[in-house]
Amino acid sequence: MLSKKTKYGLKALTYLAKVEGREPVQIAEIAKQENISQKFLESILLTLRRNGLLGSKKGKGGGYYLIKDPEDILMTTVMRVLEGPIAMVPCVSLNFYEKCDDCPDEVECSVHKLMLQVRDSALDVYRNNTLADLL
Amino acid sequence: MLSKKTKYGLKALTYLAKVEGREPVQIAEIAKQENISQKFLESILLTLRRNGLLGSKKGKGGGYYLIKDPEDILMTTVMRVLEGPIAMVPCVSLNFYEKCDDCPDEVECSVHKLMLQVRDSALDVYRNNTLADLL
DNA sequence: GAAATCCCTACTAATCCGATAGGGTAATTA
DNA sequence: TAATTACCCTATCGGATTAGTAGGGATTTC
Repeated sequence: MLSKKTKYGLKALTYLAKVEGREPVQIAEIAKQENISQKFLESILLTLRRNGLLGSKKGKGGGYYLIKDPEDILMTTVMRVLEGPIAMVPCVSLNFYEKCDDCPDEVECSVHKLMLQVRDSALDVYRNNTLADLL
Repeated sequence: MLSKKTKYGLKALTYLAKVEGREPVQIAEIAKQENISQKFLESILLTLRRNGLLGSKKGKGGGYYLIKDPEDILMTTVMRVLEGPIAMVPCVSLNFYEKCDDCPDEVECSVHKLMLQVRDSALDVYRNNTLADLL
C-alpha cells in the first residue's frame, strides 16, 4: 500500500506545480484545497524541503514553492524520498540493499527472481514520469 | 514491502513444485528446509489450500501438494491470495476497487495517474510468470 | 486405536502509520 | 523595533497490522 504520506506529498507537489509563477504557497492553502490534515502535511513538506525538492520562505507572504521545473522532478526521486525503497524486498533494492538472513542462495531464490522483475518494471515507470507528466 | 507471509508462501510453492511426482510433503519438512517458523507456515499453507492452490492429505504419510502443474499457476493468482491487492491504492485496483474519500476527480488526480501505470506494469510481470518460470 | 498430520482459534509483542498538540524560531512589514 | 505571520521541530498517542506463539481439536491412515 502507498502511504498517505506519499499520496499527500504527491498531491502537494502537483498543486505547487500548477501555481502561476513560483509564488510561495502557504501550508494552510494546500491542506484545505487537497483535504489534508494541516499538521501532517506540514511534516511532509518539511521532508520534501530537506531533500531538495521544495524551497520555503518564512514570514508574511511566505510558504513553500517548487525549487525546480516540474519537467526536472523525476518520480524516482519523489518516491524514494517519500515512500522509501522502490523494491518490495531489500535483497533486490538498488539503494537500500540488504541480504536476506534466511535464503542461502540469492540466485536460486524464486522470490528474488520475481521481485527483481517487479522492481525493474516499477523503476521503468518512475523513470519515465516527471511531475510535469502528471499534470 | 512484501510481507513474510507472501515470501514464505512463494518459497513453499517453489519447494513443492520441485518435488518428484506429486507426493504430499509435510509442513515440518518445508519449514525446516526453508527456515520458516512451522506454525506460521502452517497458516499460510492453509490459506493456499482454501484458495485452491494446494491440496492436502491427512494422517500418516500426509502433507501438502500442488494441485496443478507449475506452468498453470500464475503469479497474479498467488500474489492476490497471499498479498492481497496488486494496486498500491484502492482507486486503481481491479479486484478491490474503492473510491478515495478525498479526491473529487479521479481523472485529474496525479496519484491516480501514476499508480495506474505502476499497477499495469506489475500486472504485466505477474501475468508473464508462472510458478514454473521461477524454478 | 494409536500415531501422525492437518485444522482451527485465540492471543501477544512489536512495529508502523496517521494524526494531534504545543511551542519555538525566523522573517517580513508597519 | 515590535507585532504578526508562517515555517520549524519534538513529543505523544490510538489504532491497525504483522509475525509469531500456544494449545488443543479433528481426521485419516496404518
